[in-house]
Amino acid sequence: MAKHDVDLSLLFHALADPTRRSILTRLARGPAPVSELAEPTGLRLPTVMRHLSVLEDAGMIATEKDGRVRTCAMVPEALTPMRTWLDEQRAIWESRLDRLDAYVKTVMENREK
Amino acid sequence: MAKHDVDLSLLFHALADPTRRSILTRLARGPAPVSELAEPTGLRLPTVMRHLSVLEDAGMIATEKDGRVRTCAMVPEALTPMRTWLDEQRAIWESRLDRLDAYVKTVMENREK
DNA sequence: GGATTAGTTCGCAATTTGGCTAAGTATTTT
DNA sequence: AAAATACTTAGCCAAATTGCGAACTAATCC
Repeated sequence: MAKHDVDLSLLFHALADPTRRSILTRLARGPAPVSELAEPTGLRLPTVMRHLSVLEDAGMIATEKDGRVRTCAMVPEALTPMRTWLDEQRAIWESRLDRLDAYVKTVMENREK
Repeated sequence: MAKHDVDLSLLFHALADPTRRSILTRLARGPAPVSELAEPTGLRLPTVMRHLSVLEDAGMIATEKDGRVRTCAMVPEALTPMRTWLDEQRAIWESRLDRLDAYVKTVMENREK
């Protein structure tokens, strides 16, 4: 598969997990340290760390360590490749309907003769 | 996690695989039998069958068997929950920027006094 | 300087994924 | 009726995923 598909796989995979989606939703409201992200999940820190690195590898969040606190922030542009892909599928689907429409119209016109 | 998140997980998971994405793209152009979907992937039939059942479980395709041929078709509405989720994230993000904007504006106005 | 806090790394265990071959079943075709 | 077609099922395998506890590092607090 093409190289640009690789990040689509990473992106979609990252969102395939409810914990990661809820972390992202939290981060959409603003940056937060790791512990604060971990708290509502009910999961242990190492587990949350792993989820965060999945999100970071996908380019959906950026993190920075200041002292002993790592602050995580959402990268909002990261969502656009998925949105674009979804739009493309819909476009293909719609152009298919258009062609069907055109075909039906042709048939109807011929019938009128 | 909430029940309605379950299908989001299934949907995003289904799209996390390049083979499944290319199958969906093919189906966006119109229905096709299993073998025709398998051919461009270079994968064996049982493997493709599995991909198809992942897509079907996620509600992204519908299949019907006629004689010995199973025809697969895309379910275009299936993409909307993902699109909606992505839109919601953006909305949260944007309302955050709005609040920051408003804050900055307030500060600036006070400075002018 | 000792204790606490906030991550981080390591490695284990259960499950799921994504591929395969081999061996079915059910329909056409010849 | 036999052969070919189009799946379908079963089971195997290696790698990845998602959780954990234990042990470690690096700040910051008392």
